[in-house]
Amino acid sequence: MSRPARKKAARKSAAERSVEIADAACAVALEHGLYAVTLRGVAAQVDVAPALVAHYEPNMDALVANTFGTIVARELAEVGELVAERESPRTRLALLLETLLDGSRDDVTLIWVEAWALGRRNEALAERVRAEMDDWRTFLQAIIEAGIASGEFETDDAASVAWQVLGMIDGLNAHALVSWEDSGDRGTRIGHAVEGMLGLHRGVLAEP
Amino acid sequence: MSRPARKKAARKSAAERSVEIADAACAVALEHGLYAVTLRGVAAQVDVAPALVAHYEPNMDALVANTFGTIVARELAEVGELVAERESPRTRLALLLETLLDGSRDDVTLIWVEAWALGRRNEALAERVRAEMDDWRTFLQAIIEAGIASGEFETDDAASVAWQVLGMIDGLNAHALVSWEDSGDRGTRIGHAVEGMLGLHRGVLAEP
DNA sequence: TCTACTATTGATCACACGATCAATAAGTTG
DNA sequence: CAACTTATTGATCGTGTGATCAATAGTAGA
Repeated sequence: MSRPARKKAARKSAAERSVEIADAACAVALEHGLYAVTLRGVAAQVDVAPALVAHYEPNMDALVANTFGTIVARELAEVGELVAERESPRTRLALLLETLLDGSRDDVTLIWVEAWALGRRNEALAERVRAEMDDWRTFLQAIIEAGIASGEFETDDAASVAWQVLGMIDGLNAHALVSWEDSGDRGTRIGHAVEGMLGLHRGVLAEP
Repeated sequence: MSRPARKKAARKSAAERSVEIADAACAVALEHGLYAVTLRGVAAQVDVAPALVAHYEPNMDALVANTFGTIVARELAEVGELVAERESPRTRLALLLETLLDGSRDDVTLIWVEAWALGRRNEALAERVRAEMDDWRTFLQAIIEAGIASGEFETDDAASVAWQVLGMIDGLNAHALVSWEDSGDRGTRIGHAVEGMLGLHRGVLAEP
């Protein structure tokens, strides 16, 4: 599978190699987690000398932080695009919960969990984590406020509700990361929880 | 603060030293996280040679797993004792949410988050994590089932609700671990979420 | 074609990790 | 007091980490 003996790396432009390394870091992170994003790990992914990775990155903390940010921002963009197709805030929220809790993004969940832990040693990462969490909160808050404006939702603090819904999602996904056995039915009852926070009648969120 | 030069360690019985090392591992974990539970880290805490820690533990994976288990089981015992004072399942549940979300146990939250991440490399830890999560679920499930029996709660799957409530709690706490700014109001609206899952009227959970 | 530039590398350093082992010294027992 | 047991240690090994630097080789421009 792997090539234990690497002969030579094709010479590429700095810009090209730079994005190649960033992409490789993302690939390594999604495959083996943020902890595997090391000088040697990324270098092996690109099939290049470890020193080259160090040459293109100021330090590994920065690469890890940027890798986290890239992966998470991409996820937000994807989910945002997906959800935008729905008409009402209610159906958008329902689709958001469904797609984030169906287990199809467990690799990104691992990234989140590791980032929370790693953020205590990597200040650049911690800052990035806070920024991305805020982007997610803003995104969800907009949906909720639209629902308030249309009279579908009822709450006096959309920001706080958005914050808590995201916490619930991440917590459920993190749990599923470890004990995969009960992971099948996550997302079924969270609808009721969100309905409770938004003053909706029971089961409304699941209706088409 | 620290003693850079250690002269000699008082000779103690094997049993005594063994618990001393286990306690030190817990102290290190609560102070600096599970990642700081290393041969040298624990040895420094006990003020003893690193080799002695290795002498008393089969390997570090086991010590980390046991340290996690000890801390989390102790937390469950404490919370269980606290909550048992309340009369009804509803007030027990309300107190449970309050005490787990008031930020007084952030050190344990860090342990949980790190355990989820570390569990992918440490199989003994992963097993312990699943066991402790199951203990928590069983504990909360008993409260919910008592509420169903008394007619206060309404749900057709207490185990699943217990699972999801714990997920919500852990997720909110994990978020607070990173962006402490908004951590003040966590726990205020989660009541509404739980009310939604248990068929309660809005605000009932917060009533005395 | 010759030269200047620069992408790439091998070698190496300092550090922290887990782990092992022979040697030592503090108790304990006879 | 001697012999034995064992808690404790220093030294050491192998591995993995981030980081630096002089040397090399491929490329583009004069």
